[in-house]
Amino acid sequence: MKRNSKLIPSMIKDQRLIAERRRQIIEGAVRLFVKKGFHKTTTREIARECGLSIGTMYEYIQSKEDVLYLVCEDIHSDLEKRLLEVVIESDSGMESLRKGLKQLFRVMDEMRPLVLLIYQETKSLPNDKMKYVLSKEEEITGLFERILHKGMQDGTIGIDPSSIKLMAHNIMVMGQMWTFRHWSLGKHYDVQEYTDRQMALLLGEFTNGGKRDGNRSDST
Amino acid sequence: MKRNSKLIPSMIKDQRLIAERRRQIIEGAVRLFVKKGFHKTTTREIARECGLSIGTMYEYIQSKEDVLYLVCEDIHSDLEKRLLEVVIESDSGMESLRKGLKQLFRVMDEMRPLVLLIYQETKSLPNDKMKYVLSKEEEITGLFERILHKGMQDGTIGIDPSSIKLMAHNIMVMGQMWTFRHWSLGKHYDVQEYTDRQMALLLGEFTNGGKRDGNRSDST
Amino acid sequence: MKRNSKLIPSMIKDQRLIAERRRQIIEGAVRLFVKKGFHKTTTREIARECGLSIGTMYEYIQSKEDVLYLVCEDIHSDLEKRLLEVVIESDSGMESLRKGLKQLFRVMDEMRPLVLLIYQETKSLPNDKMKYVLSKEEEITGLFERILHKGMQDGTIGIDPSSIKLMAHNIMVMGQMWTFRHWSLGKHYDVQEYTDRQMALLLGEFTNGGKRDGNRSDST
Amino acid sequence: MKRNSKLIPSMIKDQRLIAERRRQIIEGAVRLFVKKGFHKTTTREIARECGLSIGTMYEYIQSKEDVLYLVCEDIHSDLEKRLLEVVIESDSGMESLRKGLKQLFRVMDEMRPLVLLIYQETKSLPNDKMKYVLSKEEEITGLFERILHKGMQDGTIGIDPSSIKLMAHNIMVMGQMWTFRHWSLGKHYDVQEYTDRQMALLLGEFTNGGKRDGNRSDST
DNA sequence: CATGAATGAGATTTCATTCAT
DNA sequence: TATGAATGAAATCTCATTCAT
Repeated sequence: MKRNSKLIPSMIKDQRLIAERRRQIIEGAVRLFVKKGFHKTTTREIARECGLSIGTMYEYIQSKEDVLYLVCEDIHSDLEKRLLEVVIESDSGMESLRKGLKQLFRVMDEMRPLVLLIYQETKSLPNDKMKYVLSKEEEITGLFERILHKGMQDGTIGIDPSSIKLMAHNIMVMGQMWTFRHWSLGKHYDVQEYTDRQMALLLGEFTNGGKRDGNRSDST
Repeated sequence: MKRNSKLIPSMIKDQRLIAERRRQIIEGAVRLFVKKGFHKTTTREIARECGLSIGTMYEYIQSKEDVLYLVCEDIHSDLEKRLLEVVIESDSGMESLRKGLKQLFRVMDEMRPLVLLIYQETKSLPNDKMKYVLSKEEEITGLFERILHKGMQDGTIGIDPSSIKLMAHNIMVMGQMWTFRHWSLGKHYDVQEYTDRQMALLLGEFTNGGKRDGNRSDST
Repeated sequence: MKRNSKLIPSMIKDQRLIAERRRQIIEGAVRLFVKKGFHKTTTREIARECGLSIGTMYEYIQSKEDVLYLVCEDIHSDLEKRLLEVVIESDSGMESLRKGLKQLFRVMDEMRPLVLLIYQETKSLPNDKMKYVLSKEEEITGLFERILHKGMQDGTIGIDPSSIKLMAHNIMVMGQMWTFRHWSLGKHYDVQEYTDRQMALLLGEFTNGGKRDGNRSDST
Repeated sequence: MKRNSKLIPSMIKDQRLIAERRRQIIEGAVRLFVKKGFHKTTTREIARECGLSIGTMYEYIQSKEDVLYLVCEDIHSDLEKRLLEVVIESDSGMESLRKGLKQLFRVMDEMRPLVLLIYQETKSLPNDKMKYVLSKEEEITGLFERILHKGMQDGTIGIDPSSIKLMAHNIMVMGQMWTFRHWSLGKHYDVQEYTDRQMALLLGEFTNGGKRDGNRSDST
């Protein structure tokens, strides 16, 4: 789980200390990144905010971009952990989906500024780090893929197998859009309404069919 | 239409010249922003790319952020124009929606890098400019709101009035996600498939009801 | 001759200005490098010393190492120019050698701190630049090779062809050692004595033979 | 012999330990200095290379420059020791010179990177340490002075007493130039050739006279 | 109107050295 | 004695913006 200790080298030997200090760094940096964005935050500000000297901070990272990576990685991990919490093996596909969606919207709301952050700043990562973060994103999407697949197999969710990937993405995006469109959505809906409506839309789709051909659009 | 000539002051009197030079600036800047992002592009590079001296460029803008604003504004305008093209007064709501969606996905695909750009860099605008750009975004969303509303009234689209705003957002986001999730979606679907499936999903919703209460989720 | 304008790119277009400012930079930097050495001189000090702002200075160079390169290149050019001054086509080999040596020792003495500088700091250049400077050094050595060769052919200098290269190096080193061993030599000899004695040594060698085998050492 | 234990204070009492640890330090540092130069080597790297912690290393030195001093001092000592090995009291001056020169060129070749190192980095020493190192250098030069003097007295070497100092320097420099001009000399001569030719040059001078006036150059 | 040289505040990063454990 | 985490001064370099020509 703490594979990142390998991905970002440190001058420090004590692994426990690395974890502790990096936590400080993440927490300080998140506050600033949320407030001012990655580019407008200076390394000195980060150091001050997390209570380390600039020199000490650089013992635990190699570059400012590393801080962004740590932050993104941490938020993604948290997200994933909280989604996994509600998925129970013994549930049917539909039950899992229902719980997963509810949790998704709840988490997205609770972590709104954080999710918005990774949403906006992932692109500022250096290429290799960005790939890793995107793969994490895909992994979380994969969670919903598996739920949909289970539902398809146990007959509780009506969906064409070739649509599973897309629907998983749709679900994730519906979760995220609460963060990145909140400037507008927030004026008209609260979380509860937003959750109810989006769940109705998605679950409706899955109970009405999903394999129906009659409605297929001719978008030629 | 060229309201921006007011928003961004220029040292130059000749309005025609302003329009011409700003077009140059936009075109040069877009190429660079798409390739390297806003922050990693320098004003010098922009000037070189658009064939102006740095001094001349600054006669037509006031800051680097102005360039970003011009670019965002231009892309949004283009987007809006192309969407408006297919909306005909005499069409029914459903017909408009169908055409609008098709066009939305087509345009999003054709302008993929550009839409991705505004998507990622709007947040780098200074507050007042960002508000203006977001209002433009809302305006475009409003287009779909009007279509849905028309369909609701002429009975061709089944939707609860309180869901119109949300569904319009959903539509816009489904369009945009083709750009910002293309790194993953592009591996599994081409535009055609993507368009077909997303239209089926949306149109299905609108033909099946939208006012249905039985399916309402209890996300308490 | 000003090929270096290509080797070190500048942000400035006006070639005359580049030459002028780089001269300022060279002159300021030389003073500081001679006094404190390359590593202990900061870029800000160089800028101040040559009367430019740090920003302006960096318009004419790309890195601190570029300054060192400019300095080395300039000193070498000067050295070469002053040696070439005294070499006249119509002179015999021996006459050229005599004049060349006298000039070599005079120049080495006059440029003592500068020659010491390139002597000590060339190794701090990045690899490609260092190669260029060393090739310049070889070029100057080549001047003495040509003189020796001419003397060999016109019979005024007795030397084995296979020794020409080595003797040219010996000559150059005897010139340079006046700079890098001056801390000791200077306590016992003045330039005049130094010149006389070293010339006697070298010219003696060339008049006594150079092809002699009887004295060959058996260093096995 | 271990006079340096006085020049460089240590926190440690046990003299044997000091000697042992400093040997480690010297050996590690030499490898790095030869490869990367003094300035580009960090104290941390030195500590790692010699198997000490940075803290421990600093118990045996006071500054990074101390390490350079230890290294220079060690190389000079080695050099001197190996030259002294071949000088036998009972030999004539000329015999000593011959053996001394042969050994000089052999040692310079074998210790080439090390000699080059002291050659290039001595100037980076703080003033007092540099003086000490230079005095060591002068001491070694003195060895050849003594040999020349002996030869002059026993009639085996023809040399003017006022030239002895200079010739000793010439000898040393001819030895060193094999290291600092090897980038060029090495392309044309191997050690054997180099040794033979330089010895012929020097010994020729000493057998032909050295007191001759006829060849004296008029470098006025 | 056009040009591009000049500016300097400010950003990131390094690294010799110390000192509590 | 040994360790290695902590420190922060200082170094290099960038780049948006201005303004004299």
